[in-house]
Amino acid sequence: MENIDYARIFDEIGDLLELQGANPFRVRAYRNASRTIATLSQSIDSLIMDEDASPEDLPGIGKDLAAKIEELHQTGELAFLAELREEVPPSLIQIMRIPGLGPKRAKQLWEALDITSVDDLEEAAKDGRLLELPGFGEILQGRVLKGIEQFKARVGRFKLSEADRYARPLFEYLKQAEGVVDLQIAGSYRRRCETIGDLDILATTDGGSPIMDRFIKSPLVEDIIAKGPTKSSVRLKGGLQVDLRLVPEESYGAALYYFTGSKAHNIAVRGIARQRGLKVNEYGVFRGDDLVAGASEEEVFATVDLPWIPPELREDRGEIEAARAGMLPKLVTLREIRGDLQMHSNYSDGSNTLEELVSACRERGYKYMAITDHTPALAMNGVQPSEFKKQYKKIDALQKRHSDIRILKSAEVDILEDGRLDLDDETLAMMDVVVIAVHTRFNMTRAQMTRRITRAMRHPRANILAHPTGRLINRREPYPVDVEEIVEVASGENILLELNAQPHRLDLRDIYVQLAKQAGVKIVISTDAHTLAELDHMRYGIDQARRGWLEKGDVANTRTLARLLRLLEK
DNA sequence: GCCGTTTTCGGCCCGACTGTTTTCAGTCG
Repeated sequence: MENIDYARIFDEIGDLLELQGANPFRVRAYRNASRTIATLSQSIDSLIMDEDASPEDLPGIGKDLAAKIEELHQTGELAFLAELREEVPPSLIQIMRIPGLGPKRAKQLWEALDITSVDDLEEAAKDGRLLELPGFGEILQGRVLKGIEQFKARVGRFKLSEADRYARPLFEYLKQAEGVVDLQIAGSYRRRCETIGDLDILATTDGGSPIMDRFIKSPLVEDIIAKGPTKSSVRLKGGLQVDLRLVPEESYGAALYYFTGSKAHNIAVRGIARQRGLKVNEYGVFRGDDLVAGASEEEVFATVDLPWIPPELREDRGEIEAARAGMLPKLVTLREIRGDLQMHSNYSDGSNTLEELVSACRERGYKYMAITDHTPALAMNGVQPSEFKKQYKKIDALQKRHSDIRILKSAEVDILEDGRLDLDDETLAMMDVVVIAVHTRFNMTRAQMTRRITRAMRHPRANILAHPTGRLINRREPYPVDVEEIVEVASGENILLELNAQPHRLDLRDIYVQLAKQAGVKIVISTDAHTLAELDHMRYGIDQARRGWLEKGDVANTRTLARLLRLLEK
């Protein structure tokens, strides 16, 4: 079983218990465990096999949950979950996801009207039967119908790059409101998560500002969900929900901190505060009724003796302990990037000529770049060996004209089904750097896929493994592969792992980036650009790298050309 | 169900907004 399978099961148990009206803290225990497992870089299975370790060592997992993990590991099933499913229809979980409905109302709908599916619910709402229930009125019934519509459209979470398309213009529009003092987007957007559920915008004003009105009247707004004096919520055209909150200046730092999250991080810090007799909320840090901090985030952290922690790290994945020990990483920045090691020209499926790519990279101040066109196995757009020879001659000619940037000869060599590379050794030998990647035949077992990739990594010419898990955010799950073993082989064979900066890939994901770092494996952040504009995706790669705790030294393409080439030597 | 530099029991983060209600439960983040 994969970690995500354990996590889903614990999540489902949490949902079902909540529907039963169980102790909310018990519900939370399951959800915490789910999250811990889902964001663990080591696999639960290997933890169980390891004699010196046990799931019980994980935070939030005690005897009971460890036993359930063991049972799942042994049998692939869990008796407790089966019982719960008998007691509560699991399909109620979907109903609980409809905005406006939670566990209590879902249970009420089931018990009073025998509603167990979203389809049942839609029928009942259309017939006006929800009105029979205490606590339900016309408005709520309408909201449920609308929620069902959205549920069926399945917008899901927005990729960070998609959220940017709305966030930036909205931010500029709000900034122009009269009397605005501070304005900032908090939440997962500020933490630079790969996907965003909604946008949380915070503002302080000098009183009487019309910003709230301006907000709900924005031309981007489709629906107004709620409007109050300090908080309003809207849904934008395109589906993204945005909350705007007005906070007093003396609370701005506390509010920014609070709404940046993550929830897990906040809860952990609040726990520390509680031990010191402090209460932390979005208005500040309080001792009794006395405000002791709140104007800035630094102040808030200082009350619990912590330095300011970069938002990208605030996931309760060790950043609090690191901060306490003075061991926070000095996170890599975009300016430290010296080159881009994956891009496609019009030799394969890119839109641009070599000349255009070279001049675009020079404009960005890069000192090196690698042209990495596809190889023949990609029938649609692969480049034949004879064509690579021609391309490399052309690169030689271009190189003579540009002494300020090194154009590295390369290719994104396909890893064939059996783990061989899709080019002969003679062609590979002409390259300065060899990027390898899986593009087809995802339908393998975990063991097969791992063997396939690690075999390719052991090829003496291989340098960089591109998009190691093959996932496409919101579109395609990663293929099953043992990332721990990939990292181990990368370490042994001196292979660099790519963090693909395409906003829909961001592969490796943050926890695996961190795993690679811990193993001493260097990461390459590459845009995999197919157009000139996509060269600017580098910043999304940097975001993800920072979420994976990477420092300048962990990222291969922050090095000078000479040092990079030395790093690639076998 | 987890957890413990006051604890192995009794806590567990906390407030805004909504809708349907005459004082608040449910939802949400």
